[in-house]
Amino acid sequence: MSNANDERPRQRPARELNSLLGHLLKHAQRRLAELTATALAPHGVDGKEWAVLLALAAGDPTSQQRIAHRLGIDRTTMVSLLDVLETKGLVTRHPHPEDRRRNVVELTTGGRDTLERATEACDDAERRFLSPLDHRQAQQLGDALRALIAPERQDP
Amino acid sequence: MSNANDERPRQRPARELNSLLGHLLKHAQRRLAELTATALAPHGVDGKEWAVLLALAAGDPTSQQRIAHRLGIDRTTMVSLLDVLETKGLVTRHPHPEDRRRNVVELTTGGRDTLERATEACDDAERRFLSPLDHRQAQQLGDALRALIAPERQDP
DNA sequence: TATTGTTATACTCTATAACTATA
DNA sequence: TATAGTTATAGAGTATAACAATA
Repeated sequence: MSNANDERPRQRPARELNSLLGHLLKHAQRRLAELTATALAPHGVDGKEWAVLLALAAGDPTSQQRIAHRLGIDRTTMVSLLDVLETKGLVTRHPHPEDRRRNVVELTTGGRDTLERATEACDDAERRFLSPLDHRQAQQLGDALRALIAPERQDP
Repeated sequence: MSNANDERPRQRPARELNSLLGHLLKHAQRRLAELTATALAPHGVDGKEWAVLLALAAGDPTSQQRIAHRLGIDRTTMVSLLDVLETKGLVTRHPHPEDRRRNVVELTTGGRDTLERATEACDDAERRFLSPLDHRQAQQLGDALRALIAPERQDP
């Protein structure tokens, strides 16, 4: 066997930056974000605004703060996001009848329209992004990512 | 077949934000970045600095600009990055003997030491990050991400 | 006193433009 | 003139702190 351990790979220069998982995740995320941004642009919203519309459509209208928390963004950021969406006529804000500190945020008809079209555009971008993979691989990718981020849900 | 298209899913509120690929990628990337940052902290470097050290160890020492380009960052950002690394005594800058505009950037002994320890810490963080997956799933994840990123390499 | 929305402020990160020294 | 490094500056994005209204 002639001691193969004597010369260990002490130089180890061949560690390719391109193969590091962090690098792969970052660039994959960035690429999808670019495709999505391009797809959304014609509909007059960006990715974050679209996410807010989506969150509004998904849940019952509660307070700005809950929406912000659901999206993992600061409440002060939510204020300016909603300012923009309100200016664009996509959402409305009304004081909550039972607790006038809170704002009930709702989609307007235009907001619902924009959401539907923007969502289709995003779906399309996602499909193009995933086109190098077959259906089964894409499924496995989603499963793997879900498993990987599951642990962090326990902390907060 | 009884026209299943008549009542299309027009409400469609159940679209879960948490299942969107962009969301999954973003949070997976963020989680690994956090784990890596924590793992690197005791060694006195952050993720970007470590990436620079890695790039320096991997390639022959050319110019700052080539390293910057390889890492996909701006050359002005590279200047301040190297300033910090030089202050920490991890790299040295010398004018290139044949072209004195260029800087030859090299790892010091301490830089090589730090790189080795930091890389082990990163490997460990990556292992912990991937622990919800078995070996085959982790392999497939890497393969899928590489396939997804491949298209963008053709543009530049 | 605690909470919601808001505003003003500061901070981080990064890119742009301009300058120097070399070629 | 073109390029490598540097510097100063500006911009986007986001978080922190303070304030008013309400509970």
